[in-house]
Amino acid sequence: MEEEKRTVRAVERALDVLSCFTGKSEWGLSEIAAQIGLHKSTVHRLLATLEDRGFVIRDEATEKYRLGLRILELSANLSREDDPSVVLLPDMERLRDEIGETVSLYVRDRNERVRIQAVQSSQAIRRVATVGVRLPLSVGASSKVLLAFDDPSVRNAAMADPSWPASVEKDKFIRQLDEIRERGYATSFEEREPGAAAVSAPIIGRSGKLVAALAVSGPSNRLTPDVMHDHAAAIMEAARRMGQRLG
Amino acid sequence: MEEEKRTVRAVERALDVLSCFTGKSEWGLSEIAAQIGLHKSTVHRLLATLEDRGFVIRDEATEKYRLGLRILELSANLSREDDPSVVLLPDMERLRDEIGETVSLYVRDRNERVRIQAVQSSQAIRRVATVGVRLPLSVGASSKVLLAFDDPSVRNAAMADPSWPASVEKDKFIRQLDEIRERGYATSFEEREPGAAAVSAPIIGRSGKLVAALAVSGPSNRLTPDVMHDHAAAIMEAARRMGQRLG
DNA sequence: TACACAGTTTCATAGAATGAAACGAGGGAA
DNA sequence: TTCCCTCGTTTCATTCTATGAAACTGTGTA
Repeated sequence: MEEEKRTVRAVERALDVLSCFTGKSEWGLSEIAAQIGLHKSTVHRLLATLEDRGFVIRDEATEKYRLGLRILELSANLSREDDPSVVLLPDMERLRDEIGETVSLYVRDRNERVRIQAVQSSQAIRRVATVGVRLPLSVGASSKVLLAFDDPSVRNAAMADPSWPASVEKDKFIRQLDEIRERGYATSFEEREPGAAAVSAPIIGRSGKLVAALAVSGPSNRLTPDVMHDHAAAIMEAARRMGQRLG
Repeated sequence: MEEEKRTVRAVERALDVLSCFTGKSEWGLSEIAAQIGLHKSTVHRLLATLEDRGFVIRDEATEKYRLGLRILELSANLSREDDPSVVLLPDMERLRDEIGETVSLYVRDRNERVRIQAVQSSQAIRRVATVGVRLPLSVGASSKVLLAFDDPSVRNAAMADPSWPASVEKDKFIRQLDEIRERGYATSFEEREPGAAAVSAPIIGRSGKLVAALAVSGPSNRLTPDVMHDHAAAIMEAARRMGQRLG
């Protein structure tokens, strides 16, 4: 209980204001105040500061706030030359062309996963994958890969998180992860999203540590369980090669 | 002098810390403190807050700080469906294929310009253009377009900015902008960067207001003044069509 | 062993961030 | 028109919070 905070409250609040802009791109001042539970005048000052530094701007037409271009500038400096999302892009495109479905790359960020790269299927009916989205670690093929092939402490922390859904029974889930680690890949069928399915395999770097999860996803009527198992070998092999490519 | 500040100091400082990560992606704590002119312990607290919210992370190997994936998440929500950088991408690719050089899209952000979209030339020797970079409004073809075709108050503000270089004489520059407005396009030859040249034309929306500058750039031995003038008509026409496409 | 340097923690104090309240400015509705 | 209702802005007294000096830890190096 005595969790000594070494953080700055005003900054925390400002970052919470910024984080509002994930999911909804246009916010009014009072709307944000209600969302975070702060007083209007506080939010007003925070937004003024964020605007001054170019992190948010006001849409001239609607008078509402949206993200500023400083975010774009920062995101340009997010990845280095040796970043998986850059290095592995050609391999992902090759796999997409081979299988014909959308290919994504996920990494774990605390108790969530983030899609750091995606190449879209060119098929008419396809899964559209946005780079940058955050998804829970409790469901989905690549979630299970990210938990199965990392240190056990990682999955323990994830399952201890308050966001962990009670519907996912922990002991059963752990057994599932054990199977996946043996088999070398994970699948999901209409698990997180109705009508969608995915196969995922671990990308393990030269040091032997898990780096990311490679996932192939598509509509569940094309990616039936049988089809997914047919693709599994190719996906695992691609993931293995990608791991070797990393420093 | 009595400029009443309506901003929050702690937040300003935190955002300045974040802004350090444009240009250099790895920083140590003391390094940042020296850069911004703050005490170590202050920066320590700010970084702890930024890290807590996922805006920065510590590189496990180097123990230094780098940007966190929350920035990626925010940048995913930066653009809407009607965003020029999304809507105009196909047109930009078409122009790139027609001319064979890198095509960029710039917008003005206060007294700077930002490259919000780019499609690369496939030629071996080419200009590589990073999306998100900030450049001065005082030099370069698209700078001149952004100032020539916007409200005169914009160019006045830009020239009054302390960052405006003394080497660019103001009255001469204004005359140059007048010529560009008549001609309909601007060029630059080894102006900002040695060995590089560019042609730029304004993208004007249906409302008649300047939205962005379209630029074609490449090595100055390929994009000679003559070649650039030959391309000008096609670029202006492409920009005109792109303007019509916007809401 | 001593030194230098990066990061962490503590703590008294100043002053900065806060939020209640009042204010101004549209925008509908009647 | 007039009357709300809501949104954003500004003010200001109060207190709690951010601050920075200093001490401390740890790691690498001369």
